[in-house]
Amino acid sequence: MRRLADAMGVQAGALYRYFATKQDLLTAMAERMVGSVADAADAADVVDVVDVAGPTGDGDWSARVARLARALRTALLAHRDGARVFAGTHSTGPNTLGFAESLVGVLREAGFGDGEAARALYAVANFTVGHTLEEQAALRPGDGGLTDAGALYEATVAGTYPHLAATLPVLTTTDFTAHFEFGLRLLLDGLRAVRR
Amino acid sequence: MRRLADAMGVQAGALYRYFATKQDLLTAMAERMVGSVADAADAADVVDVVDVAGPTGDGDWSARVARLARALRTALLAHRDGARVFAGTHSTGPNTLGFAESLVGVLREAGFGDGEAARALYAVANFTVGHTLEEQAALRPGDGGLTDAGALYEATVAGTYPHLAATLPVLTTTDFTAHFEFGLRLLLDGLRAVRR
DNA sequence: CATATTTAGTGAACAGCGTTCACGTGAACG
DNA sequence: CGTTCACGTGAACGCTGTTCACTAAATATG
Repeated sequence: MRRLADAMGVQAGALYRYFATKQDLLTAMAERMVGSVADAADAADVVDVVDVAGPTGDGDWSARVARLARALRTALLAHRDGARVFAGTHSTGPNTLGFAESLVGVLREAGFGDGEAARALYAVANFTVGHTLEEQAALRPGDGGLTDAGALYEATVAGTYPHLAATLPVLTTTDFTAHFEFGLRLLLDGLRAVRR
Repeated sequence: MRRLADAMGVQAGALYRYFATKQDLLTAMAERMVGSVADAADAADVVDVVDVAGPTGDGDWSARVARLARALRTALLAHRDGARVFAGTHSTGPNTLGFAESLVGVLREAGFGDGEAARALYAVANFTVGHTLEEQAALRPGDGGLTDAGALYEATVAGTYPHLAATLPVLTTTDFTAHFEFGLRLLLDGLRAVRR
């Protein structure tokens, strides 16, 4: 709080005229972070990512859900500790609600039931936030960046973990986008199976 | 730290003979929390939960993965702020690694490739932690318990969110187990599709 | 125009936090 | 017997979020 106040050329106590508590400030920050995420349902991807939906024919609802999830991750990644801030708050502002409305809307209009759509929202959001939390924690400086992979390596060779040893190259990859896309694909393929 | 020291009939500074930092203490707590989670791959569920795998024939690998995920969630739920503690640390102890080894092992032995198994581990773990984080945040006292649902309701009727309004009963359900099982099912169904 | 009132901010303080450190104390050991 | 060492004390350090009496400028009011 004092740091922020300094940056604004003001004293810490003055901030409390605008936010009753630090939590409220963080909630407002979270709400602002996801500002334009809801618009990602339509609007083609900047890069036309590999079509996670597989052979089309699902009315491309899965591509729209994928875009929403990617936009959320991107928004969180764009700010230091974005995922931690977002996960630690419960905004009910128009941006957060707009994102939810968007995702649920896409699914309902694709023929999913209300329960399925609502639960799919939670599944996608929780996975995305959980993933990005890990991603930003792994990339945090001070830990070293490769300290994490190094510690995992040492621990793996110390104990007897044959399967981890075999998959260690993949586990220590820094290509988090690939991990994210894999999980997202699982969820979307699972959703496809639900509708069948 | 002082509170813990008091509970041990000791002064705060004494704790630093055992843990160099509070983070280290939390990491040890996280490691301890997931103590017996790895054993959940085998060992039938206490209650034989609905077979999330659908018609069997996958060599029941999906049931084993489901058990691991459920055991992780249960372990986190068993402690106050369990998910937050677990998410904020990066243990490389035998319990955490044992869980990973178990899950990756089940998948590799079921015929999945190394990359798929590793990424599936991340997907399942991140979803589970993300979900439980939300679940424990929603159940935290002080917020009221129904304050969350209440705020969501008010915000929904205030703005214009037709899809959220329609799914509001499901969104505000306190049956988090159902939400968790739905997401888990999506992931497992998605994994089934990968192998095909 | 003069007066009342709201707004914006100050600066000092409070209680609590994680952490450090010089210093005792009693048991174990050669 | 003297040394070492594990264990713990108690006071302090710097930092945190938050409060509060008070001031000064801006705005509204008769």
